[in-house]
Amino acid sequence: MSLSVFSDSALPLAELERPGGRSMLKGQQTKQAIVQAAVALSSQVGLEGLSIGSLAELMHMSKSGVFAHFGSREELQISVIREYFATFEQEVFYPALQAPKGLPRLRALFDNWMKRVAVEIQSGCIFISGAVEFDDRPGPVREALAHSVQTWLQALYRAVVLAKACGHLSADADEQQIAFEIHALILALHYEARFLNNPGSLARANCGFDDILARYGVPGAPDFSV
Amino acid sequence: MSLSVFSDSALPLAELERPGGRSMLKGQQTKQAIVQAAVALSSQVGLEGLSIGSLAELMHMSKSGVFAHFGSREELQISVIREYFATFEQEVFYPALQAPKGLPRLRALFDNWMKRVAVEIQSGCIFISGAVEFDDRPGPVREALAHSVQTWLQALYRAVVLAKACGHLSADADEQQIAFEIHALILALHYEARFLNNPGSLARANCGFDDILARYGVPGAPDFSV
DNA sequence: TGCAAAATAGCACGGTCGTACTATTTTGAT
DNA sequence: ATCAAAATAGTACGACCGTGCTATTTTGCA
Repeated sequence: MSLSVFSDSALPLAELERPGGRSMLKGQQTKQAIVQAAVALSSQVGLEGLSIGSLAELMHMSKSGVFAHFGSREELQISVIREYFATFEQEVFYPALQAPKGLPRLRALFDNWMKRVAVEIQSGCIFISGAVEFDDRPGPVREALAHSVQTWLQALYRAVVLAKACGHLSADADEQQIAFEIHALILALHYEARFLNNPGSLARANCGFDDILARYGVPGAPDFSV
Repeated sequence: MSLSVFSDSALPLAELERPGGRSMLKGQQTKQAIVQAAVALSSQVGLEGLSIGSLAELMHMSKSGVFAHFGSREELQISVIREYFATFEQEVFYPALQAPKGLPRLRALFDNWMKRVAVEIQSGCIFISGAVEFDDRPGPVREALAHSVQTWLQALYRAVVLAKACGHLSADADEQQIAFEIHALILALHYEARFLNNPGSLARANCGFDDILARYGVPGAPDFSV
């Protein structure tokens, strides 16, 4: 866990339950609840479709009660992005660090990612919908989103580099190309499964990943084919 | 040109300039102009971001003047999808039919697609943004969009099947898998180039395609490596 | 138990949206 | 040139949006 690419968390766990006493004001708790509801809501309707009115209704609060926690819709959207990133971190990245360096960790990273996307086929993915919504809309929201995505893709890239450095991938493997193709598989899975309802997309993404390892993996490497 | 997968066109050319006389009423001409402007506009802001007011302003018309041509916003969106599909057809699909069957045609299909996406990195792609906007919003717009996309992906799939039937791809090649991976490359290119501004994405998509052909292509096939 | 401060609610404003209805202009065949 | 029809403009309505302002309630420490 020495390579801590992930820096920012929407809510440091230490603050949520201070050891031995409650430090979090009630306002912070409900803010946290609002953000979580906002994540769920904007997973379906997108960050642009997220409105304070509908969020307030979902929370059984008044519009201004919700609004006061953020001061602006943009700040709400940024909070959503941070929260989404944090759970992504918890579900996908950190668990994979327990796998041995190299190819096993890379595979764990991909498997965890796939597990998450399999859920997001129903709920939607903010990193994908947000990219489409903000791809030519400059501003702090776009920046927060791009920063989160870049951080994650960097982590993926570093896992590939590490696998090659461990000798689990052939010496002529292009790490950027491999990371690009893994990302591509996830995007196609999301597109074809969520929008087109194509069954078998999940299997094809898995198959594509195995094929990448078969192409670039060296025969003696651990976890060559699970 | 016997395999005519593409059926519907937003505007039959025969109607635009009837041989020997003008048959198109002026209303139809401006409607066509409105739709083209709407395509350009919604490429940037998405089908959901497309509003009749902004479109009217762009056309130097009144809101109701624009509205009257479609009767509803949904009908406008569907017209946009049809028009977008028609130009896609003209730019990507039909020109590729002039290449010889099999691997050359498949490569032409991909190259034309890439050429288009290279432009869409600036302007945006309705098939991608629309998929995100309507992936859990049932209705006629979603249906029109999904139908267009499916038609195009079917055409791509058939090109792969044809290439294999011609003996240009190895007998154990999975056509669905190949089509899936090609689609994946395009999606990743669009994501990383348009949203993340990653240079080199275009080269990586091309590289990925060449790699697919290198994996599944048989050595003696024509156009094995351009 | 009080009391300041924090949290939430209520209300209003200006803006944009889609769309219905009516009036006006423009078209194109006779 | 005439005249019905087509095309476009004008106006208005209700709904929802973000957000500023001012009450009101709730919290949590003294």
